[in-house]
Amino acid sequence: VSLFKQLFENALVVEKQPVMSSLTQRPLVLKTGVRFTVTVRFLANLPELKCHLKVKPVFDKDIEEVKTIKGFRQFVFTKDDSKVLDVSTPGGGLVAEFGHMSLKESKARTKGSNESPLVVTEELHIIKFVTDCQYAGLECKMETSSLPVVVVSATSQVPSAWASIMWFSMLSTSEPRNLSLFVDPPPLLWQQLSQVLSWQFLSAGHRELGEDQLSMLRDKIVDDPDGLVYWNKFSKNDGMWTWIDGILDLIKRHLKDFWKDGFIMGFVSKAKTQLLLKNKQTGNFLIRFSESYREGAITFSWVEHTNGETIVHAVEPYTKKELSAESLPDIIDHFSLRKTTNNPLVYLYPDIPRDSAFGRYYTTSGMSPKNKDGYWHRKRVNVIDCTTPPPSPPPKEGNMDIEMDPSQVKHSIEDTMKELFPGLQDYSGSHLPWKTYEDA
Amino acid sequence: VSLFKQLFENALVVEKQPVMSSLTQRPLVLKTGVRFTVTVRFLANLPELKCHLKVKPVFDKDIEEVKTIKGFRQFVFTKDDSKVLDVSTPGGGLVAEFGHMSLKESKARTKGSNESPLVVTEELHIIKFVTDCQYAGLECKMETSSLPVVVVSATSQVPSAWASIMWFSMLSTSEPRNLSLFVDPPPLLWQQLSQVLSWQFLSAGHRELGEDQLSMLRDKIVDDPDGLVYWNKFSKNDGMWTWIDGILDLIKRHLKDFWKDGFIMGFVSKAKTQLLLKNKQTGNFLIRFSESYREGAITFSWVEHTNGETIVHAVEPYTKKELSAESLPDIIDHFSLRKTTNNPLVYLYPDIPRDSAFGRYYTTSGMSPKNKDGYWHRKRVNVIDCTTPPPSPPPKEGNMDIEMDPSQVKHSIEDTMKELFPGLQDYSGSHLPWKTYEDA
DNA sequence: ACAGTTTCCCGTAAATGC
DNA sequence: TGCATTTACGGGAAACTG
Repeated sequence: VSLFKQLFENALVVEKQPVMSSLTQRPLVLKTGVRFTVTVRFLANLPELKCHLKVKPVFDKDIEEVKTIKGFRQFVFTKDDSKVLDVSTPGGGLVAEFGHMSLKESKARTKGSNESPLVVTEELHIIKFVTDCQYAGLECKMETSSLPVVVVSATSQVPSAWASIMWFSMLSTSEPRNLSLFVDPPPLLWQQLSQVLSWQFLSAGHRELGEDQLSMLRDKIVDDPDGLVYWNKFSKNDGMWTWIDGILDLIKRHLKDFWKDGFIMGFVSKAKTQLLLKNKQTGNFLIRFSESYREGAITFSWVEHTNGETIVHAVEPYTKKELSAESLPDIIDHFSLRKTTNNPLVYLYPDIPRDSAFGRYYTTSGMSPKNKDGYWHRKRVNVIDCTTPPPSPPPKEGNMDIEMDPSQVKHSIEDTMKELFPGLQDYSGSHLPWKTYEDA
Repeated sequence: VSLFKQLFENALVVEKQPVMSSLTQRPLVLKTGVRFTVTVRFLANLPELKCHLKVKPVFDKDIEEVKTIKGFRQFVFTKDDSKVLDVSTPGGGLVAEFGHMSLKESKARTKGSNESPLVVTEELHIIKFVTDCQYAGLECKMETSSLPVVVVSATSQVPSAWASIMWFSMLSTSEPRNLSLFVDPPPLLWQQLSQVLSWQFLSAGHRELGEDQLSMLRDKIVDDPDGLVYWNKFSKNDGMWTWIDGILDLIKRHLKDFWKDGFIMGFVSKAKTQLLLKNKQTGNFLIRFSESYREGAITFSWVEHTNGETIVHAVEPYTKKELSAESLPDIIDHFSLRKTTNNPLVYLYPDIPRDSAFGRYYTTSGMSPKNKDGYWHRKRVNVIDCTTPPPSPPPKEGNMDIEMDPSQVKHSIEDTMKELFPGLQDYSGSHLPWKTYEDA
C-alpha cells in the first residue's frame, strides 16, 4: 500500500456554509486496483453527533465541467464503498477511516473516446465524501472534497501524473480550481516552477537546488523572453520532467547522503565543467548528472594537465542499475586507469582530498582480504582504457570531515509550501508532500 | 502466462472403458490467480459428435482418499468455469480449449487445519474434464483426468512444488497413482533420482551431468547403504533440492552457453579441486558451484606455485545478482590481483588458455575506449587484496574454439522420459517437461 | 501500424494466519 | 511467538484497443 496508503484528512464542510473548512489533504496519484486509505475528520468535537453521521465516498461527484471531455474515464470504488459510521477517537473529533478503498475503471468512457484531448495523466478527478445528518430535528447535508487526484493504471505513469499535479498546484495559487486545466494548459513562470523543482530535491534528498543548478536548468527549458515555461516542454514525451524525475529517483535510491552533503554538483553543463576544472590541478573532479541519458544517470569529470595540454575527461554515466550494484563512493574509490593502481580522481572540486569526502562511505576499505570461508574478497574496479600516463596516486588519509557549504535550505520554504497546499500540516522534512510515493 | 500457459492435452476417456486413453499432458505447478490454459482433445475423429459434446472442468473430483487429509486445501475455478462446446480443428479430432482458467482457494479447508501432515507443496490435486454425451439414442459419461498438479500461491513455492512433482513421477513408474504419497513418502533409489536431476540440467542448460558430477552429488545426499534417498533430505528446509534449483536457475539465466560447452565443472568438492589442480602449472583454474551459498553461486579456484609451496585459491562466489551485472567470462577476463594488470587465471583446467574458452563471450574486448558522446568506457575489474607476487600475464590469442569433451547427452534419455511421462510427445530439447516454467 | 493504455505476472516484501 | 502461507504491489513487458 506504500504508494497510496498515505491518508489524507478531510474536514467535513457544511455545504455552502464552510463553517469548518480546514482541508488537510495531499495531492495524490491513485493506481487502479491498488488499495488506498482515506480518513475523513469532522473538525468540531460534538460527541452528541456520534453514530449519527454516515459518510459515503463518491467518485467525481458534480464535476460536469469535466465529464463532458471526450474520452474522460470513469471509475468506481471496488471496496469499502459502503458507508461507515463515524466514531470518536482519542485525538478528539469524529473520524471515519476508509481503509480498503480501491478504484476500477467502469467502461463506457465519455463517448468519442478517440481523439481525446487529454492523456490519462492529465485527467483530474475528485473524491467527495457526503453525509446526511439528521439530529435533534435538524437535517443538513454536508460534503467535503479531495484535492484533484490523477488515476493511473501502471507505475510507469506515475511520473507524468505527478507532473500534472505539480502544474495544477502551481496554477491554483492564482486561479480558482480548474479541473479541465490541461485541455489548454497555461504556462508557468520559471520562478514558480524552479521553486517546486527545488522542493522535489529537498524531498528526495534533503537538500534543495542551488542558484547555479537552477540557472542551468532554466537555460535548458526557458526560451521565452518573459521567463515562461510551457506544459508541453516540461511534461511531454522528452520533456524536462522525465529527465529530472529519473535523477530524483537516483538520488532517493542511491545518492541520498552525498546529495545531502552537497558533494554532487549535479546540474552543470559541459562547458561550465570545463571552465571550473581547467584551472585546477590535475586530479580535480566534479560529479554531475548526465544530460543525454534520459533515465537519469550520474558521472564525474576530471582534469588532467599533461605535456602542457589540459584535458577534461568524463566517464560513461552510471545508471540506477550500476549504482545498485556498487555505491558511488565505492565506484569513485575503485576508479582506475588501465588496470593500474592509479586512480585519477584525487581531489573533489574544489581541492577536497577524495577520501575526505567519500572515505566514510567506503564499504570495502579495511575489510579483511578473505572472508570466513577462506574466499578472497573482491573489489570491482572500474577501469578505462586510457593510455596517457597516470597521475600520482591519491592521498589516503583517513576520514576527516570537511564541511562544504552547509545546507542551503531556506527555512521559509515551509511557509511557501503551506501557501500552495493549504491543508498541509505535517511537514517535517521526512514527510514532504511531493513525491511521497515510494519512500524507501 | 508464461508459467502456466503450457497447455496440456487430454484425451477424453470413456469411463471405465478407456478406449481412448493416450493422455498427453505434463505435470504442472499452478499458481492461484494466474491464468492457465488446458486443451482437451477427443482422440477419435468422429465429426458426427461435433457440437454434441459439452465439456466441463472439475477440480479434485472423486479423490476422497485425499480430501480427508487434515488441512487439505480446496480450490475453485474463477474463470472459464463454464462448459465449452467441442469443435473440430484442422489437426483432426475434436478439441476444446479452456483458455482462461484460474484457481482460487475456497475457504473451509478440511477441518483440523492445524497440524496438517502435508505442507502445501506436497498436496497433489487433480483436474478432471467430464462430458455427458447424448447422441443417436446413446448416452455415455466420459471423463479424463490430468496428472497431479500442485497449487501454490507465490512464486517462491514453485521449487518445492517441482520437487514434489519429480518425486511423484519417479515413484509412479513402479506404483499406482497415489495422491497421498507425501503423508508417508517412500524413499527413492539414487539411480532414479540422479537421472532426473541430470535431466534438469539438460533442460536448463542443454547438457546433462557427467559421472563425476553425479558422484559428488551422491556423496552429499546418500548415506544409506542401499543407495536410498529420503524425501526429507532431498526436499525439506535445507535439502539438496533448494541448492540444486538455485544452481539450475543460475545456469538458465546466466550460464547457459558455458554450461553447454562443458567449461563448468560445477560439482567438485574442495578436496577434489585441490587434487586436480595441485599438479598443474600456476594459473590453472576450474569453475565450480559454491557448496555453502544456499541460493546458488559459482566460483573459480586456481593454483599457484610459489616458493616451492602450492596454494589453491578460491574467490568469493558470484551470485545471480552479480552475474546479472557482468557475465562470467567477463568476470574471469577482468579478474585481477590487487589492481595490477595480472590476471591469475591463465589456463582453464586442464591447460586450456583462458581466452580460448571464454574469448568469444567477452563483451568488452575490442571496444573503442570512448563512446560516441566522448565518455570513457569502463570495465569493472574484480580485484582481490592478495599480496603474493602475481603470476605471468595470460595469453591473449584470439578466439580459437577448443573442443572440450563434446556433449555427453545420451540419446536414450528421450525414451526414458517417455516411460516416466506416458503422455509426453513433444520432447524437442527446448521443450523439456522439467522446469519448463519460466523459459526465458 | 502504432502509440497510449491496460493487463499480466514474477519476485520480493509485508501481512496474515495458525 | 514463530513459522507457513498468502497477499500486496513495484517494475518490466506483453497484450490490448481502438
